Amino acid sequence: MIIEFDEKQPIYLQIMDLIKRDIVSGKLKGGDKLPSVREMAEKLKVNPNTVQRAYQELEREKVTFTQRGMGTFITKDEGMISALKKKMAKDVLDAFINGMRELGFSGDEILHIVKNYVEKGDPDWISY
Amino acid sequence: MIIEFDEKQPIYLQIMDLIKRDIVSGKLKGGDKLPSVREMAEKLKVNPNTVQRAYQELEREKVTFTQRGMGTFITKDEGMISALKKKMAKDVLDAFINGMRELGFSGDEILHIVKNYVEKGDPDWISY
Amino acid sequence: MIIEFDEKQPIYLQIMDLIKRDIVSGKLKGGDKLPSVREMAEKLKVNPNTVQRAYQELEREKVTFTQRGMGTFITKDEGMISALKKKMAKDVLDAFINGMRELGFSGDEILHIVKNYVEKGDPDWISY
Amino acid sequence: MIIEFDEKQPIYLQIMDLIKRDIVSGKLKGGDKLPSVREMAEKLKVNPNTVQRAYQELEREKVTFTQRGMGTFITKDEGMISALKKKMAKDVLDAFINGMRELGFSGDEILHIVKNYVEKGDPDWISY
DNA sequence: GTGGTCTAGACCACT
DNA sequence: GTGGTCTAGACCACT
Repeated sequence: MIIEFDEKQPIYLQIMDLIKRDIVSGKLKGGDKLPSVREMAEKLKVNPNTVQRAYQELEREKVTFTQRGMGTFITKDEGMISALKKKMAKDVLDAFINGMRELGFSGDEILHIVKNYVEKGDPDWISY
Repeated sequence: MIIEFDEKQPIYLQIMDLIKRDIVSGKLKGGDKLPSVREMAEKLKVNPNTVQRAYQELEREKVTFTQRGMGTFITKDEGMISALKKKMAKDVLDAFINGMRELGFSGDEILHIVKNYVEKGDPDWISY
Repeated sequence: MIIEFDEKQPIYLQIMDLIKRDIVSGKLKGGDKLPSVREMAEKLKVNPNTVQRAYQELEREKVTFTQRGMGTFITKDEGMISALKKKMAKDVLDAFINGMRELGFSGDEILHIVKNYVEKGDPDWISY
Repeated sequence: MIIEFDEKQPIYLQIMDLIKRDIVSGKLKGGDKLPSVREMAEKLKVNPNTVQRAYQELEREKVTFTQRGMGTFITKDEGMISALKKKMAKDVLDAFINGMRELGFSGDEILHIVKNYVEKGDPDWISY
C-alpha cells in the first residue's frame, strides 16, 4: 500500500479520511483493531506523532475508541458508521451537483445524465 | 477576482481550465474577446509568459483563435464548445460515480439518491 | 507569574484550566487576545507545542477563536462564558458535597456549616 | 480494594489519610482493630515498612494505640475522633469556599447555591 | 509576528 | 507492545 499525500491538506486529516473510507466501504468493521500508531506510521512513512494525531481526532469524533495498552478500535456503534457514510456521500454528492451546475446543467439534465450513465453506461449528452 | 492556484499543477493549465469553465458555463461566448495577455497576467498576478502559454495551448486545442493585432477570441465553433462541455462534465460525472462506488453504493442507489436530491432537495439516505 | 504544573494531569489541560479560570473570574474578557503561543510558552517555561495544543483544544471547545496571522482570542459569546462558569462551579461544588458526605455529613449539616461559615466566618461544628 | 497512590505525597501519609477517612466516616469505630502491618502491606501492595511508619505516626497523633502482642486499635477517645472529623471537614470546606471565590462567587451566592443543591438537588445558577 | 503542521526522539502508564 | 504527552526545532501560510 503506497499512499501519496496531498500537499494541500494536513497529513493527519488525510489519514483520518483513509480510515473513514475503509470503514464506510466495509473494509474495516465495527470492533476491528487499527494498526498500532507505530505500525501505521511505518506503513505510511510518516512520523508516529502524525498518526497519533489522526487516531486521536478519530476518537474524538467517536469513530474509534481506544483501550489503554490494547490499541485503537473501530466503533461498534452502527449508527455512527452509517452517519459517517451519509456524511461522506453527501460531500461527494454536493461536489458533483455543484460541479455540474457550474457547467450549466439543470437538475433535470443532471438526473437524465446519471440515469443513462447508470442504466446504459452512457451519459447520453445529446442535446446539451 | 481572486484565484488560488494549486501547486500540484502548472499554472498555465489552471488558467486554461478557468477559461474553459467560463466558456462552458456561458460566461464567455463564441467570438468573445479574451483580455490581453498583459491584462490577464496583471489580474491573476502571474507572469505574462504563463498567460501567453495558456493562450497558445488553448489555440492549439482550437478553443480560441487569434487575429493579429486584434487579440484572442473564443471559437465560434459551437460543436467545439459543446464537446468541451461534455468532456468536462464527463470528468465530474466519473469522479462522482467512482466516489459513490468507493463508499459502497450501487448504481441503483446512486440514481435513487440523485433523483431525490434533484427533485426534493433531499438525498433520502434511508436504508443505506 | 510562576506556575507549578501538577504531574498527575497533562500540562496542556492545566494550561486550558488556567485560561478558563481567568475567563470565569473576569481577568480575561470576551474578545481579549491571549498571549501568542510563543510568548505563553516562554512565560510558562513549556514547549510551544504544548501551548499550541492547549490553544487548539480551547478553540475546539469554542472558548476561544483564532484569526490567522492575528492571534487567539477569547470568545465573545457570553452564553459560552457563563456556561463555562457554571460547569467549573459545578465541579467544585460536587467535589465539596461528595467530600463532606464521605466524612459522614448530611445535607442539612453541610448547609448549616456553609451558612455559619459564610455568615459568621465560623463553620460552627457543634454537635457533629 | 484498589488504591492509587499519589506520587506527590509520601505513601505513608496517604495510608494515614485512608485510615483517618474510614474512622471519620464511621467505617472504623473506636476500639476497632486495624489489620496487621503485614496484612495491610499485602492488601495495599506496599512495603511493610511503609505501613509500619503510617501506624507509628497515627499512634503519635493519638489516633490509634497499640497493645503489645494484640495489634493496633482505633482510639476510643471520641473527642479525638470528632476533632479529626472537624479538621478534615475544614480542609474540604476551605477548598470549596476558595474555589468558588476564585470563580467570582460571593458568600451569599455560595450559600444560595449550596442551599438549592442540598434542598432541591439543583444548584440554581440563575443570574450568575 | 501569528497560528498550524510535521519530524525526531524521549519517557510515561497500562496490558 | 499499546496509546499519551512532551521537548526541540523546522517550515508553512497568512497578516
